[in-house]
Amino acid sequence: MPSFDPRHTPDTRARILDAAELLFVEHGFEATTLRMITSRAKVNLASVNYHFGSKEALIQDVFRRRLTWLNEARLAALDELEAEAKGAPLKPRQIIDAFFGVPLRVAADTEHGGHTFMRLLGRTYTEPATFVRQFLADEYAAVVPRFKQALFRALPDVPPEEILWRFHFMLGAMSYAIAGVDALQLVAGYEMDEKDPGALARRLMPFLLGGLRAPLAGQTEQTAGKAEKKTPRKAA
Amino acid sequence: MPSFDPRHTPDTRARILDAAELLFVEHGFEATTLRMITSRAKVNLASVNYHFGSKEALIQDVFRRRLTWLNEARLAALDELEAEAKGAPLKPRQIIDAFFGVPLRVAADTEHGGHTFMRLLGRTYTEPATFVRQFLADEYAAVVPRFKQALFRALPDVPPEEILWRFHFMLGAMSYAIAGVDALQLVAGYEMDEKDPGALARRLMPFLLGGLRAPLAGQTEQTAGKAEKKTPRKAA
DNA sequence: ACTCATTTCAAACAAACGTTTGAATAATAC
DNA sequence: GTATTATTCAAACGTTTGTTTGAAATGAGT
Repeated sequence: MPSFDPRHTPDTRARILDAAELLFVEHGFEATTLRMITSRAKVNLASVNYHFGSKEALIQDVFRRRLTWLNEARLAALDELEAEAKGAPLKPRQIIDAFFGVPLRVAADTEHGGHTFMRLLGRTYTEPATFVRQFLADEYAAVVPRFKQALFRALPDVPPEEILWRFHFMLGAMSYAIAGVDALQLVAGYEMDEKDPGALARRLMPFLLGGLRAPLAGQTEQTAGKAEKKTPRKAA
Repeated sequence: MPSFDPRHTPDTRARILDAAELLFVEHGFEATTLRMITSRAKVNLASVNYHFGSKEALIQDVFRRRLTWLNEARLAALDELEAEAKGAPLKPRQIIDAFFGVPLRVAADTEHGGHTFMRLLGRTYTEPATFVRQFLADEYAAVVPRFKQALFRALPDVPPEEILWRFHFMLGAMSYAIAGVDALQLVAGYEMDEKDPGALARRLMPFLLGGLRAPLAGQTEQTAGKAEKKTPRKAA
């Protein structure tokens, strides 16, 4: 029986986690084999099953190691804001900063592997594997409702349903922002060298706030439905 | 030798493509086996290699079948807008509607499998498999530069680099919007039944435009050089 | 020193993967 | 009709996958 107290295991466990995290980003879960992981971590093949039990459990531990801390930091940031506000509703900008600012700062931390992990996390919202989705749902169950409530209070005139959708859109933008340069290259056509890690947050945050506070569809003008006359498909 | 003229093959080829598309959405590329595909399509296992040559080629054909038409529709919409404008710069919302409106309408088409494919496509921007990325890059090489240029002309005061990033963010938001309900459930905590397929576009479009036209970071911070200030913004 | 639990290691495991084969069948042309 | 080509099919191919095994090495306690 392996000891689950990290003090008892030297660095084999951490070496595996680090190597797995890196390879998952590069190749995805399924395409990353245990042999790739163990050879990169310079440990024996069997040690993965010895320390984690299975590949599936390893994947969950890779996430748990970072995600738990991340969500705690998010909640702490929100707690502090709400304490300062003394019962008054927060500003949207504060809420967004608490939720998205934390992972963005983690992503900017290229030293401790935070950047690597965030690219992995961004991809995972759309990961179809059920055990990953279930795990993510459990992990977010504690943090998302708090932010939902804060946003509802901050934007009392916007229908709650609409807020949830826009929160969803913001998650997508952040996901791409962090998954980042590789996918952007697909669009930009050339590699953007971003040396300043904080620049990403300064780019993304205004975008998120602009989207969140945009006028609703019925409010100003029609948004879709005019542009197609010659599209072969039926008009919506 | 297989015939590449679709008239010569009955429906085996199409059956495989349909089944593959559906299973790729559900389980991803790697987790979807040829045996799953062929058993769902009710064809023999060997027919995939017979008709497509390899699993990799099948994946590319699944994309090509839809993506070629999609990008042609995007370019056609842009062509029409530019013809109407007679040389004048387009409005941002026209450009956004041409690029994002087409896939949104395809996604709303649940009858012909468009919805299924769009969920697949959204995930694929962040797909790490190199042959998928290369294929996507080739497929977008014809359409993205046109839209880039149009946006540069429409927003002359915004640094081009910033436009590209925001375009990237918009892609992320759209990706999540379409991948949609499953991932949203993760956030909302409950299933949102969306009967009206056009509602998604009415939700997403204002968000995208709000993000695109948001004031730059120089407004509150001073670190990044403030390069623009003259365009009247509808901040809220 | 010995003991005992923990961890490493090389080797093998069954299962599943994409792919190939060669014969059987269907379709088309002459 | 026969000849020819295109497609289907069951079976097997060689690899690779995650996992298991049992013995060797390591470390701590007494």
